[in-house]
Amino acid sequence: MDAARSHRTPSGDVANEILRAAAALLGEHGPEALTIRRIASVAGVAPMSVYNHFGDKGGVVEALFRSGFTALHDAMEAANAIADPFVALRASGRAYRQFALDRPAVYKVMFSHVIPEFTPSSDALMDTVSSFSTLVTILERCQEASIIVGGDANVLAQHLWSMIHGYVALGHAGISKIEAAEDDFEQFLDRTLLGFAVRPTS
Amino acid sequence: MDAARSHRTPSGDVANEILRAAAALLGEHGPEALTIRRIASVAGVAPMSVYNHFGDKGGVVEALFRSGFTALHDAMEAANAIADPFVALRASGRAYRQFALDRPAVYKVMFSHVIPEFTPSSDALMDTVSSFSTLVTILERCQEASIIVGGDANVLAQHLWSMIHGYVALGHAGISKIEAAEDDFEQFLDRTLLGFAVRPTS
DNA sequence: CAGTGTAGTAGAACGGTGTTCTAGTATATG
DNA sequence: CATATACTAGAACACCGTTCTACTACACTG
Repeated sequence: MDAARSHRTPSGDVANEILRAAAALLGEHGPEALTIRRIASVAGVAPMSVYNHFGDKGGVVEALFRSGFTALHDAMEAANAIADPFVALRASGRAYRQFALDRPAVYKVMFSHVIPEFTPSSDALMDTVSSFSTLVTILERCQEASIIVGGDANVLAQHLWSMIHGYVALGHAGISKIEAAEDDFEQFLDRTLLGFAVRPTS
Repeated sequence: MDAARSHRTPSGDVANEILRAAAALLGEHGPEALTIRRIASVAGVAPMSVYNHFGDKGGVVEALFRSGFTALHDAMEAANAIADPFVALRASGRAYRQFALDRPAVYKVMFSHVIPEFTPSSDALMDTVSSFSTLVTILERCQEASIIVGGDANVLAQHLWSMIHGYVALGHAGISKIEAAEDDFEQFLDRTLLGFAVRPTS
């Protein structure tokens, strides 16, 4: 057997190995590390396999983008599963931020365009809707419980999302001007909810 | 005279021509357009001149970054010059957003890390402080006028900045889930200020 | 004004990138 | 078992950031 061809990844594993390698590279070394050759090398496959499975580099990035939104949706759904609407609302804010803290690199791919040549497909953009819908649902639950009075839940969700995203994003950009207190995010959350004229149940 | 060397930019103009070209390319074609050869071509200079004047590509990007913060600071100072503190506060929010709308590409370089290989120097990061300080000043004026009661002006500024940035950034990312109403930003501003327990003077 | 130093220019080269293509070979499938 | 499919290696190309060399046009000084 030719030693130069001693390794060959089983067909069923190739795509997953590529994605696993890409996610690891992105998380550990940032977006610049996402080169075809490096992904292939870490995945232990031939560079051409990336094209065979994902079409081009953008296909890999899109898969990461979409998996990020899937995970974010799951986190929001877990918050929504909490019985008390107010607690669910706060939990959604925390879950959102926690996601961004746990996976900053993916978060930036999802929201901050850190891979400038990547443009999500319309299919991928559909994926972004699900986490948003969950937030709308949570806000509707708060409205039904009279925790929040009035307003279009979609508008409320967009505003709330903006606020939390802003907090997270500035933190990521290293443009915090002050040393954040231990409970700064909770204070921030208090302030945002105050802006929704929220009346807590507890 | 050798026709191939018929053009030579006067020494005093080279850096400015490079910066002008870079800003135009960034604004019109996005961060991927910022290549040394393309900048040089648009500027009408030799690629080596970019290195002579800016050290490397990052030097060009840093100059754009810093000029962005200078302009943002100017916009915030104009808002701060308004006599009524509450009006000044609202105006600062509008000015911030208007800046981002007018110059989205520069804004993204400043806040969204859209050029992944670029890391601002510590000098450049000092530039980011001035606009923030102006916002702190505006909030302190509101406190002095009892429009806002209590709280550390620095923390308030960080939170407010986060909120407005979030609104702007999600808009840039094209992740708005809803059709924004004509006055959506004003409503958003109302909501953020409500979160600061703001009592308007007018 | 002439001479010298400086800076702008053109071009080449190198390692790296994304992508496309070709040909060989090991699995996967029927 | 035979054939089709998919994985692999390698080459090539245009483009990128960067570095280097040599030439030439200004800019400055005496």
